[in-house]
Amino acid sequence: MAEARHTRDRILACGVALASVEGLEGLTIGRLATELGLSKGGVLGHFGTKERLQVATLRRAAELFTHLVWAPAEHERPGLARLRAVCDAWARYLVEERETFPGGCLFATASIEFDARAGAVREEVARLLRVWRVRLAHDVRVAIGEGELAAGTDVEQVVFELNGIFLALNQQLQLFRDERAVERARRACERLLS
Amino acid sequence: MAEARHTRDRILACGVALASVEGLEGLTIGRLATELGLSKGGVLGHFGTKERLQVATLRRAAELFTHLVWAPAEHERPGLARLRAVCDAWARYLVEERETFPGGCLFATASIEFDARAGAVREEVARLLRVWRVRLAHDVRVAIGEGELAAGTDVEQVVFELNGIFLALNQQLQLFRDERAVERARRACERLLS
DNA sequence: AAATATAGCAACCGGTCGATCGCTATATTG
DNA sequence: CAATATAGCGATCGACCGGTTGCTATATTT
Repeated sequence: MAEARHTRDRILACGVALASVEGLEGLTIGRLATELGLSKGGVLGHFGTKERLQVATLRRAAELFTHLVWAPAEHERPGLARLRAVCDAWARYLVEERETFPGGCLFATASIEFDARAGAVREEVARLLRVWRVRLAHDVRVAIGEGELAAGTDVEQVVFELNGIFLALNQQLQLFRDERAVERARRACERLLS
Repeated sequence: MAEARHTRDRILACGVALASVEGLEGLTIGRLATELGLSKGGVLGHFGTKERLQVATLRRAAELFTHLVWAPAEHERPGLARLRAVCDAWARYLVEERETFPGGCLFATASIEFDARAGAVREEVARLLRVWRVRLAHDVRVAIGEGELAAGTDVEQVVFELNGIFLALNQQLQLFRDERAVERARRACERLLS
């Protein structure tokens, strides 16, 4: 018997890449099976239903995102230094992880795809984005406390604008293949975290 | 014989709303037919192929966007005044046109959905967004010329950041049903166009 | 009134979807 | 060694997909 855990990992790695391009609905079991040299039953057996496969794919993507964006900044001094490190890593993740996420940020894709539907996938997307926002908000708050950001700064406003910058960067990279946008995102962050 | 033009209009109105929720791929001919009390043949006959239906849907959405966002600002004085009017109308379009676009901005949806695919739909999305960017850039340029924006202002940078603000607003409205984001978007624009 | 053009219908095509089922082959446990 | 558990296969299901084809009924033109 092959190691089930290993197969599951292969499915999810392929699933993340596929969903990044085709969306989480376009992520079909048959295509996943073909791509991995498995049968459809062999793929679905690990998850039970497509919805559970979609949620598992999202969680795997979140692990990757955390590892690529949060982890490198985690050991920075909390506050502005860490925020800057996160923004750097965030941009690097969007521009360099073309192999893992060939269709761009999976959370941007999934958010748009499920924002008007009910169900477990939508809830998971919202949950993951909320977790990310809380982390950002925390460091913004620390930065204010340390006097690195102006005392009157609206925490949620900064998080909102940061999110916009990277949504725009993702679009500019994916739809227009415009690498200059990386510099624009960097400057926008600088202006925001001045 | 019913008026063909009128039927086509009904199909596109329904198509814009459906695609806003389900995406342009999730916009299926069968569902469109059911929703309108037509047969599948009766729907497809007006467009020939699904791809042409998708492009037609995008163009109709662009007409609506132009009418809702650009037209109200068109007669403002070019430059900063018009930019502010556009931003106001843009936010209003995202927050108020829930009937026309129940799943949020169709261009945000379509951009994400087709940014990693080849074909006519992708090209049309990119073209429409480019037209919109040119219009914005024009008024930014005028505003700089009039001294309403700082002389050293990077035109493309402003357009990039504006786009990010409204992508973020769309996400906040659709995924989190957070109406407070309208005020955040307004403040972000203000900060950008100070 | 006769001939022509067309909007729309109903039925159907091959293909793919998610999902289910019985089965085999292997690994683990007793 | 025998019994059990399970990873994965392959066939199959009903539903739906985009698209095609004859046809009807109506409106227009001659």
